Amino acid sequence: MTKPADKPANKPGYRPLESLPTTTDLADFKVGVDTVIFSVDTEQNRLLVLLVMRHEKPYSGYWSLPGTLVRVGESLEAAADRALTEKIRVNNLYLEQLFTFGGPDRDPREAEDAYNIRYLSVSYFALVRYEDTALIADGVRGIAWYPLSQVPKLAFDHNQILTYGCKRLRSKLEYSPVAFDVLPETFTLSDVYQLYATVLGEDFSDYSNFRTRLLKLGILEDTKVKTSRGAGRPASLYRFDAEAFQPLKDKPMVFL
Amino acid sequence: MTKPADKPANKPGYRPLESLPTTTDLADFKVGVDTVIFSVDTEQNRLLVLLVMRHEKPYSGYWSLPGTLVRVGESLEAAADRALTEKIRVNNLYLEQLFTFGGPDRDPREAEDAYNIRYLSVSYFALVRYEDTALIADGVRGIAWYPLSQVPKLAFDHNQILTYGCKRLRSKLEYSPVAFDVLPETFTLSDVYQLYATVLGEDFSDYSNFRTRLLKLGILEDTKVKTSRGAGRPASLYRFDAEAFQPLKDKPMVFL
DNA sequence: GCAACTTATGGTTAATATAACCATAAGTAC
DNA sequence: GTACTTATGGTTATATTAACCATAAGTTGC
Repeated sequence: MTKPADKPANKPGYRPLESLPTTTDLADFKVGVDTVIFSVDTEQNRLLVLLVMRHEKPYSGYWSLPGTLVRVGESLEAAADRALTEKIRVNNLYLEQLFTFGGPDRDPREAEDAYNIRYLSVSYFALVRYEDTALIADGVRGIAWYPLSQVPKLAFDHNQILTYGCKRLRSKLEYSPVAFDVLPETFTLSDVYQLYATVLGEDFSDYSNFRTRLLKLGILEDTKVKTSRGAGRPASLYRFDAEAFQPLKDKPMVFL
Repeated sequence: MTKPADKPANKPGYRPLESLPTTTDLADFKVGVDTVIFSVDTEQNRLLVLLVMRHEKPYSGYWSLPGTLVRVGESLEAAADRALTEKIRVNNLYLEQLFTFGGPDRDPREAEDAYNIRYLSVSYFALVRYEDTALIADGVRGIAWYPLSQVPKLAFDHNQILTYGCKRLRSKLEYSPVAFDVLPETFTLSDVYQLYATVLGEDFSDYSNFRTRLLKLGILEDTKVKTSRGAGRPASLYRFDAEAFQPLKDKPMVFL
């Protein structure tokens, strides 16, 4: 796997074991950040993931999670943010660390590299408002919102990372009010229910019971504005009341 | 901070910006794993963390979380396991990833290093049975179980990592049966209650109600053996029934 | 305009779970 | 034996949950 010919030989990293000084059998890493960005299209009622098309090796021609390699002096969060803002313009953003994948052989570049540099990926989990978000088309690379059900085979181990992201989305939805980070500024109670139903499965709760539980929490403000989307009785538009939520911050809340 | 004199100069990493090729402004990393290992002493009813004394720079003379740097060809989990089994001999082990700390300036070695190598730490969360565990005394380094309340100022950002570990311990205890990974093979219902009370706070639940809830789950097997520790009526010893728990695995369980 | 349909809203009710107790059993300490 | 200590097994009022149902207020088709 190693081809030490055309590159300087006095680098740290892998060498034949007999010549290994004790300190240099430590692995050398490049660190990448990859972000699972979720959003929801309330019009069409679809859960979306942001993917970017790769045009460079390895995995050229594959879709992948937006990511980048960490630069000198840059924090992990800053790198995640940079990779994100290169691709979308976003107002509201929820971002938290997901998982770190760092095993050997997770990146084909490791095998091709003469010095056995390893690639570790710190993955992040992000939620954005579909309506507040604009994709940055740079003409070169494809960027697209994919419905979660239609995501293809991705580059690297990104399908695995996405699976972790989905798990996290579910538990976050059950135990915290992140729903209001993905939903538009004002929304109907049905919108909230539809989001929960699509993520948690159809049979998670009766709509009527969900409504009463949600309203009893006292964290939604009724704007009194009525909306009428297609058929049916017009619904009230609600707004998330962050101040009313403050005292509930540490208490366990379950929407199931 | 950089002292490039006595080391080879053709390494990747930081160089003056003007001479930076675009690809080499990527940061170079060493990756460490640090593990927060919890245990509980049911005799004295104390929650314990395993700490090791450092005898090398940096932070020589400070207590720290057991950890090591990842070697060539080694997975993160394998490194965590190696660091652990060097210090304790353990039968039962619960291990999961905690958080990744990777910002610049988190390790003093970064500033002293001529090539600006950064140190990233993937932290792990572990639970072991105090009774099944033997500390490996190698004569050189100190290893000790510290009661959580008496943990001193640790090396690096390990106090911060420990804080993350405590949070994780609390949520794990509330939502999963990890308690039975720290408790001895057989235990009384009081033992379980004491563990929950010390981790979650005194006022988390009435003992009697806790008992009934716990028994109703049907995941504990009564060994019928009675124990008598000091005064009071002898208590039944119970055993965790892993098979009975299987069907409940994905269901939310709350002990609050 | 009117019947049929669709979605929103605001209930009811039985079953279940929770919180705050209390009574008694079965050992040890003196 | 009496006092104390811990374990065990209740009871009861209250709150929560799940499964419905009735009506309101719009749109659609004719």
